[in-house]
Amino acid sequence: MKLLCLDSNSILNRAFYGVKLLTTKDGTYTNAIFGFMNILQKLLNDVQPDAVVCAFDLRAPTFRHKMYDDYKAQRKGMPEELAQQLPLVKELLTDLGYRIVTREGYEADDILGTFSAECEREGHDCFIATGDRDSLQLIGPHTKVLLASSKMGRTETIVCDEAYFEEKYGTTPIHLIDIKALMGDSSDNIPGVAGIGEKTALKLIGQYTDIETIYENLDSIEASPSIKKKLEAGRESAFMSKTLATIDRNVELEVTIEECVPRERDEQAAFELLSRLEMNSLIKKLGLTGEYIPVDLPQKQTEIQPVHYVNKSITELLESAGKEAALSVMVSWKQKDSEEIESIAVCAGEEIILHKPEQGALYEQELVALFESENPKILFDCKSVYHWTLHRGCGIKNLRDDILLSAYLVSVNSTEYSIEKLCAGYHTKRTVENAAALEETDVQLLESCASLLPLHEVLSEQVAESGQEKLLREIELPLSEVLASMELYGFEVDAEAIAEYGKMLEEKIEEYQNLIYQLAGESFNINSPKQLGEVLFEHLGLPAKKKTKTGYSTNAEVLESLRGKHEIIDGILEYRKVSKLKSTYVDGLLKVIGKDGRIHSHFNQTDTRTGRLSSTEPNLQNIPVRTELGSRLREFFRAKEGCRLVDADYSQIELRVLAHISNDAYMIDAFNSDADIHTNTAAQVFNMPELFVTPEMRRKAKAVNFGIVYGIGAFSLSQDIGVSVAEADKYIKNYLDTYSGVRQYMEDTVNFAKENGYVATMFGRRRPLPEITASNKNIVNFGKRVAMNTPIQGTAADIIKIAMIKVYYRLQQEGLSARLILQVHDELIVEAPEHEVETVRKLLCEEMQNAVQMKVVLKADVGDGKTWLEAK
DNA sequence: GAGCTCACG
DNA sequence: ACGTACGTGAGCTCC
Repeated sequence: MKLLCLDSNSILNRAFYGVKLLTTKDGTYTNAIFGFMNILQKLLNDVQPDAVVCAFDLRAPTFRHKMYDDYKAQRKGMPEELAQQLPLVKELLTDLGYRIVTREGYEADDILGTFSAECEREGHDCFIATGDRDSLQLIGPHTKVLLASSKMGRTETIVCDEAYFEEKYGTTPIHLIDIKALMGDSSDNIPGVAGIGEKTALKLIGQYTDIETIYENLDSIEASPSIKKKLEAGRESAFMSKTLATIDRNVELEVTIEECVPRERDEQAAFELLSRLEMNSLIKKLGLTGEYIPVDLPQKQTEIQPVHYVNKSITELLESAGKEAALSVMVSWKQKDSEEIESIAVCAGEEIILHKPEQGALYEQELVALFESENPKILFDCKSVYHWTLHRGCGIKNLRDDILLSAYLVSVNSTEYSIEKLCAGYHTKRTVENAAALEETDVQLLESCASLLPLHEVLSEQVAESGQEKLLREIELPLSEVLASMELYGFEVDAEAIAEYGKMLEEKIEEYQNLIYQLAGESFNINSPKQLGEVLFEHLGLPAKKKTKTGYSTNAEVLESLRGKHEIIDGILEYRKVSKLKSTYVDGLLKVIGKDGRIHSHFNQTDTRTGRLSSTEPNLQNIPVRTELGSRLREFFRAKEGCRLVDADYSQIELRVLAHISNDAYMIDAFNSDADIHTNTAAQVFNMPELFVTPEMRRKAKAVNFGIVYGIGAFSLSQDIGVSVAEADKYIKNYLDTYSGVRQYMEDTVNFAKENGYVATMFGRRRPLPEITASNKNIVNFGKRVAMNTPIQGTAADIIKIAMIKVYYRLQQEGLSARLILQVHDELIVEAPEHEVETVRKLLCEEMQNAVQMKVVLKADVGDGKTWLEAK
């Protein structure tokens, strides 16, 4: 008999992190279910089992686990998106006839261990499927472990049997627990013996088989005195680690192997569930048939009262509602980005109205009066409304909440914020009565509008609870108006000059293309990494350095290392540079120039995980600057007739933020005495007076500073600056020894993230970090780097947002016609009439430097010019 | 639509 | 032993 045992939690976890977040229309997450079923299908196919055990963890404070409460606490935090899918997977498995096995207080691997022990006794074949190497200890004559690994993006399973284990670890599977007892396992929080790594652990266990033997004969074993010393010091930890690592194989189970032979599946139930989960491909794959159930099943009725659609004008509604009543307003636009209103819904109290400008009846005056009324207002995407109001010289009075912005602050890890999904997630959908005669799209607009109020109630509470109320009211809401204004004004460009520059690039492209074809002895599509790889590494026989999932890597780093090996390499690098400039920038920018000769980029306020803005259509935040040829593009971004551009950028804002939040006395002092931070760092890292720091040393120190902000590792730093890993490691150690406050901060913030599941910026902006408790070490490491980086990057983002708001209002108050037109993370650009330039330079600098008070001074460098290139 | 590459802070 | 720095957006190829 063949038994397939699933470590369901482990596989589900792997599936969750391996498949991007998917949801159904109503917002149910399905990615882990999807991934899980794919893996299950493959396993069933490969193993062809007679019986299947789907084991799940089921924790409860029983004796065994009370001992390890601290150790378990860290693994509890399963992200909500995954937790929701757990019961659905169980339901699906049951419908498909499989047996779910759990036992209170035990984890899935204990159940698997018990079944495998039974198989060993009875002589059945046992296949254990898991993503966790821990289970390798269960391997035996009749037990194999199928290790699911995600290599190259696909899920592959490695079959691990005794021979495999022997080869890999040099001992028998049961002694995996002894190896772990010594080396520990950070992903499982098993401490092991301090100072003993894998090499030593394998050697010792290979020789003495288990830790009992080692400790009984500690004096006589073959090992250096330092290792013996470490072993002695870690005796207690070793035995505790062994207990922690040992899977229980004697769990009392109420299920026999025979009972795990799949029952006949419940076709209709499985069909219904899968169609509800919108997994039609899986229905097909499983060959399920059933009857479609009507979509509108009786919905769970909440206490939210419906609103009534009434036929009133806006003026009438405002009057009957009174000045105190909260209004929710929802606008739909004729086209995306146009500021022509298609229809508008306004809800006050129990009443809701709908207006369409084209059906008459709506006067602009009436709308202006609506937005400027005293009533508190709740909107969704107020930036788009600001486009309309700013264009007409008015604003939005008493803007209480923007559901889009609130949703972003509360769940910054989402990728999309639609009213439908938010309502589904919070059960805040509000229906509209008397609207049956209206068109479907109008009803939807009304329902969205009606739902803004209950959404506001839920979200404002969450915003407040998470300490982000001030962030919302004082930064994000006012910033929306600033961004709308920036988008409205746009940035003038010289279209003809860009086109001419494009022609020049075109010539170069052709030149390089011919050269490349000639050197290659064939023509091919240079833009295709696949074809390029074949030419370079197969036809020309150059050494391939790296591989990607799909073939040879041909990126700039690889090509750079091949320079000198073949003339074609220089040609390709040049070709790539020039064609990037042509297609992305010249062609890309020409496509989006408005009728007014200006480029109106979109500044997205809810796109990034850190609180930064993003810029699209076009992206004005990545216009070239690092190369001479590329930076010439900035000549074509210019001030309009009679104006100049004033450009100011923060000097080292992220490092200054780091100095502040880490409270590192040394770094604070360096900034406050106006030191050159990279030279200062170089002096520390290389341990010599600043006077002797060479430009090369400063360059390396600069890379260290950057690396620190990103949550550095020695390997990456060594790659970046071209030194050995040991050398890079030494730089980092020196750095952290000098800036000891920074080391403390890095530890503190990671611990904070582990305990709380999120990190926050100085202004309270939060980023949840489910990664920090993942079982995959790479994911955990990623989480740690994010924990270190996000407070820094995010605080810097908060600061420049504050500066933008201050600059915007100062320009207004002082009656200047200069306008803020662009932000590039640490840089602001204002277009100012010539006679205002001096005033604006001063104002910009002042507001940026005084945006917030910190333990270090903020510094902004300012310049002006006719073009962007000149101003910077 | 995913994957690769490369532009920016 | 394994993979390897944070945050973005856009164009191109190829399935």
